[in-house]
Amino acid sequence: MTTKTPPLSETDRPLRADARRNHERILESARVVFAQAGPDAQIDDVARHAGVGVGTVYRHFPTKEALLAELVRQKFRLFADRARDALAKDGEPFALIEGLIRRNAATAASDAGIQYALASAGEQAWTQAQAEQDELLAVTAELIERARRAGTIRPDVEATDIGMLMCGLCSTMGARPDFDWRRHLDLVIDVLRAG
Amino acid sequence: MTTKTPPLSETDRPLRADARRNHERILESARVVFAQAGPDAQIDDVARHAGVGVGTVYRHFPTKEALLAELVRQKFRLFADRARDALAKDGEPFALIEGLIRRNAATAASDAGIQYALASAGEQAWTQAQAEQDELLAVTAELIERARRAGTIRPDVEATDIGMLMCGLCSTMGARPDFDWRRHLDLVIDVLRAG
DNA sequence: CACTATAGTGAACTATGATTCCGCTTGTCA
DNA sequence: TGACAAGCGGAATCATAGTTCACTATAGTG
Repeated sequence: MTTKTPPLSETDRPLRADARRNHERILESARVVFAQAGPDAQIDDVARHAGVGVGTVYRHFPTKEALLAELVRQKFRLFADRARDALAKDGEPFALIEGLIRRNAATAASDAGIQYALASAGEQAWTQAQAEQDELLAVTAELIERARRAGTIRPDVEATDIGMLMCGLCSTMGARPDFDWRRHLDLVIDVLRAG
Repeated sequence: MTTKTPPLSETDRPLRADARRNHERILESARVVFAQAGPDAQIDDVARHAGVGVGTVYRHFPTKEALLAELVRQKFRLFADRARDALAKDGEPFALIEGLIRRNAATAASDAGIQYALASAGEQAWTQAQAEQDELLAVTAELIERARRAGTIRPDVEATDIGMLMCGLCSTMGARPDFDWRRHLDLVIDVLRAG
């Protein structure tokens, strides 16, 4: 979760130092608070956790949903970074994909509450991260292509299939903590494997 | 969705005719309204759709969540009924399971909004349907056992695996209508099949 | 037919939590 | 170091629904 947030675009004036610091801090707190409290997390909680006033949160993110959306964007960026790393490495292509997926699932599990919060937030939070999502899909497609040539992945798998399956896995994590997501993950990986 | 609702338990006095009629009508309206509007659906909407006052809805269901929970209970009962039917039929056991799953998925898709509403409602709605869920799991386990003996199902599949996968499928339907749930379903079925 | 227990009605009440706003503080820059 | 734009704080505001309740209507019964 080290991906840098680009400075508040708009007219793109450089943020004051304290503002930049707070921006980061708020995002980090949002991550923690939403992960822990899920949909019940309130902006006030995020503000308190970050040690700033609510007003400050609102200066940086116009709505709660925007804050959530930024969290999603960051996560997609992280996943895309990891996918690019995998693309750079060499090794058995399917194994790379599997490793990637397992790692991402573990990340998602560690803050399942965010997924849960997202579910309540409505789909706009997702669509606001469209670009990052597409980027991830593009990189994933390359990885798939490579595995397909190696013949180690189920030949008809598309990048969106993986997205869909992971989406199912993650929302289940959030909504039903009683389920064993590792088992679910194993099943997902098996369906992707050739043969 | 023809499963009968048992009369309001408590001291179990027989409901007045109009009350019974309204109970049914409210449930039916709730199904329609939640399916359409998802988490945005309000009790007032349900009441209006059913042609009754809000107070009447509250006479029958103490909270919004209780109403949602009853919807879930009904759905599980329906699925369990179907599973029992499948158990009674004879034919290739895995094919029976596949048919069942496909049918249930189609049902779920037809009111994906309910799944979505549920996601926002919190997990209590699920735990309130625990009994019905367990019943479904039990019948499913029998179907699986049969398929396992026939060697046509992936040998290590448990009933909860199917529940988990379907849960993932259904929540994805609700949260991401842009995804192709039929494809998702095909993948799920493939992972269950003996490989 | 009364009579009454049961049920229905919907305006009013509340709780919750997001968002605003304005006076105060603090980086930044000359 | 002073000026001031950028940023901050957090009490107050507002909106949205869920829920209640005092009153009215009506099945069911003798």
